[in-house]
Amino acid sequence: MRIGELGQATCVDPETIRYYERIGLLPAPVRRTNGYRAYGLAHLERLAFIRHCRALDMPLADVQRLLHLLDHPLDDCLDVDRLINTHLAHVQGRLQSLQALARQLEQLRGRCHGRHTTAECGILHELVAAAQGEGCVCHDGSAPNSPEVI
Amino acid sequence: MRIGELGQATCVDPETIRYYERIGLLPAPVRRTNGYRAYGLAHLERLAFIRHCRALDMPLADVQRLLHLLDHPLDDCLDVDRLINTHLAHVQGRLQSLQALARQLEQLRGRCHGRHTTAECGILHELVAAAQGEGCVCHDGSAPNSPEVI
DNA sequence: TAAAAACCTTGTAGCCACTACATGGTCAAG
DNA sequence: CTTGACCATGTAGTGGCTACAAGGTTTTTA
Repeated sequence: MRIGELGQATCVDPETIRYYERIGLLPAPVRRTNGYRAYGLAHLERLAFIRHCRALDMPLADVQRLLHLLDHPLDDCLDVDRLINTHLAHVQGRLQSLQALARQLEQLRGRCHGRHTTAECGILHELVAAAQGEGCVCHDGSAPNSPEVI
Repeated sequence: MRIGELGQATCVDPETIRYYERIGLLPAPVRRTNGYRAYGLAHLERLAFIRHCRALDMPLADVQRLLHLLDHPLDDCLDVDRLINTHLAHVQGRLQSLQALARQLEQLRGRCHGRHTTAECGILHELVAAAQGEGCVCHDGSAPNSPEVI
């Protein structure tokens, strides 16, 4: 398989495949005499695994660790469990911030009714007011830095 | 106000403040004789506005547009409405993918029971199987590229 | 047969929103 | 008078790609 064919089979841009090779995620394949990369089934499966993990929104570093564990079948699998749990906690946290975010944005929307100048715009007024009224979290003792929405 | 004081008052790292100035989001303040930046109340309010928008997860380009509209009170405020709506749609889309994601991860978790080798790990098996069984979306006609979780 | 197109190669730079570091100047307290 | 906290600038790194540029190869078309 050439890189383009592998890309088609997995829906991955060839540039991304080369990128995965560059950062050591996908092993470098053998080359044809003309220098083209020649992939086999093992590469296809590995790439599919990577993309599935990415579809689960895992960072490439985590994928790297899972691949390593796959390559060493005798290792302890406790790490897999931990990794998935950590990732799930991360996703759930992000979910919560996003929900709060959507609520705030919904409140904001509809404050601006039709055509008028920005000077009278309810949304802008609300944003400015909220920014001013906002106490800095790091000042009332809790967190050292503002809890950023990620 | 020096940059550190402004940073404390708004919970923003001084390096981030300099960054905002560099990309033209925060106007360059006057300088003291020693070269230190000297900020006033207007800067503080503008920075608070920026951070509030960022807390709503808006990209800086959107914040830039809102600031421009704030600076031009006679402009049409329809843009504000559109911007917020677009952003809300974006957030809601992301929320949906994240929810699907969390469900998948929850299914995955618990497939690995206790201590054994990775060769017998249910999670890893599941991941590999899912990756193999996964038809490529771009092959059954719908989207040109796989719908990425963002 | 020639030209055009589609593929491949490498390397580099850009995206976003910061963050970290290196190197050096300035200022207040002990 | 030294120590430490602050400030200045500029550069490089983060993640996960994406987009070139400049060239070589292969396939298709006229």
